[in-house]
Amino acid sequence: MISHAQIQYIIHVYQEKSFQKAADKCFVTQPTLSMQIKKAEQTLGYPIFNRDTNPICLTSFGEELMPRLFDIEESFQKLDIFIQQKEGKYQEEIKLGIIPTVSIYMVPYLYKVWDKEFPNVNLKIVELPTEKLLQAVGEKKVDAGIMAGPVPGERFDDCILFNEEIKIYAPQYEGNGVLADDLKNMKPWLLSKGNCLRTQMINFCALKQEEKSSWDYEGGNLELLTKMAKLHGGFTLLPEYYLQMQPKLQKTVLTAENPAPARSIVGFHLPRNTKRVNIQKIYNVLKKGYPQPSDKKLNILPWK
Amino acid sequence: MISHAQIQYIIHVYQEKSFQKAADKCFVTQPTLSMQIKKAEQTLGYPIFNRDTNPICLTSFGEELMPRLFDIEESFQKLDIFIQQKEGKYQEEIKLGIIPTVSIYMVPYLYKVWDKEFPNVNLKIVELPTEKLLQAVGEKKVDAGIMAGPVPGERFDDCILFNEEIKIYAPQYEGNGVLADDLKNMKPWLLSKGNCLRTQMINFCALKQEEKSSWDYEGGNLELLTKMAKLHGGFTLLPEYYLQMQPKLQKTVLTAENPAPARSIVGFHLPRNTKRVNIQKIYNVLKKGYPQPSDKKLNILPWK
DNA sequence: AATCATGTATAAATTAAATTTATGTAAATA
DNA sequence: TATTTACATAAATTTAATTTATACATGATT
Repeated sequence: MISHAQIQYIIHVYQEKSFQKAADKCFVTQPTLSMQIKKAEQTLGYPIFNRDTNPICLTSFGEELMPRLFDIEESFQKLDIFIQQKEGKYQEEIKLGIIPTVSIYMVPYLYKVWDKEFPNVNLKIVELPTEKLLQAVGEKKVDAGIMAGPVPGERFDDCILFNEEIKIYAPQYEGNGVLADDLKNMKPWLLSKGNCLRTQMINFCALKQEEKSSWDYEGGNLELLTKMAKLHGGFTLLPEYYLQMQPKLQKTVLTAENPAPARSIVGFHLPRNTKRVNIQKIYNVLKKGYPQPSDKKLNILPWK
Repeated sequence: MISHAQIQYIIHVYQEKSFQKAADKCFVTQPTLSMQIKKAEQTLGYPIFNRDTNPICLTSFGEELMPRLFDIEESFQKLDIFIQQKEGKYQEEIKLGIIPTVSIYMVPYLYKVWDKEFPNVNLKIVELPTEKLLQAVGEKKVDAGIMAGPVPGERFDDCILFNEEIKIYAPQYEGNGVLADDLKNMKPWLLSKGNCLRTQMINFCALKQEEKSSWDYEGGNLELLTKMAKLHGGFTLLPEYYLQMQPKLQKTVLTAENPAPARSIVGFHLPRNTKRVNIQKIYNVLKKGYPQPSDKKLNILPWK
């Protein structure tokens, strides 16, 4: 039978998609992984990884194998937690992946309420764009993810946390208009690709204007976009709760109504995640923290 | 973390209640177990076994630990089965413990129908008296047990397979009587202690006679008892289905009616046993093999 | 009480396994 | 073609597991 060490090596290579990076995570050298995984493959009778691709990937046997290895690893982890609990020094650690345009306002909120709500849970937050976040949750690199819905596929348990409007920020705009058809004549500042809010911007703006040729400059974060709009005119789209934490910006916000453009923020995790009790509690805290008006008509934009 | 080998050593010591016997089962020497288990105890931080008792027993920490070790072991076994299935050489092996007074007639029946009903399952049968059988199932030495009900406690899943009458075998008795009050004057041949049918015999006979002093000779199996009754007079009690397979004996059988003394034969296993699908199938085959008249009044005698 | 049998622990020697350092090789990139 | 990147292989080293031999404790036997 293969050893527990070999199982951990395989899991790390699967997660890192690289022998070298996995070796670092395991605190061993790369040849150790090469040899031990080769040995495991011999013991099991089939190759686990396909080394011919770049990055490395699982063979079809490997695909079948992984859940069984995770199963073993999980039972070891449960033993470990049991021992830690005995010693009274167990603190559950939850790794949460959040898309950047949400984390920018959600992290401060979580920080504020965390100790009161979860005195015995350690939180680690990673900022990841949607595609990478989906992958990270699938590969158990993080325990749960928070992104703009809908969550694709069937492999995750998910849960809508709240909907938030996407507001139009146009600092140099002179009108007082609620519904802003003048948008057509203004320059839109877009997030760089990889951000789902960019897609939602494009989806929304496409309704208002066609001259995509003018979208020639892209910012990596909302901060930058607001600055550009402020200095050089034009407009950008900002999520409701990001605006809420920066009252200065609110004066120059236009809103599109009936329906207002919006996105739904969802939490998701692998169905058998052992930390799901606390994960669910986090969802509930967020639901409470971002309550819904519920009567407003929203146009929920897909992220893809 | 403790190693898989250490876990297997601990499980074997738990099951054998002896380092020496466990060492044999593990194909290593006794010092290997002493050292590896000591090491495991150091790693975990608490002693697992109490060596001061005879036989050895678990500490309270050990009691808490075992289910977690079984959990790990089970996940390894699932991987093993997966690999064997890949190779097409997986035959599930079910170890069945049966009490002697049932196995004497049930084993031939199982043998007869096995290949037709379970072409892909290997059956191993062990004959065990009730108390040892309960222990063996609890310690996973066998997958399922078949005994006379009721199954004590709450830790097992159980299922009544059938009820069977306990018939009175009195070869030298001259009457033709159905209800035999003459029993009082006859010598009862009892099974030796440890057999649950012995208890049931005593329970039943106690109603008919009090002179326990005369029960001075005990046989280890039904074969012997019938022989003694045949040669030296007196009577013994025989289970219905044992009689059924020995037609010669049936002529000299008396029956007590309304209610007829009987015992219920039950199957039981640990709730999470991974082979429970096939175990359930075995139960069903036995239910079919020993169908119930269902209209007869029975006096189900407890085994204890 | 001395002896023996049974059962686990310990020590030293041996064997086996995992790991590292150093080097090789193949594919992709410049 | 040279260079980089990434995994494989070989030999040496370190670490871990196992065995043999023996000690120690306990309960039974004479």
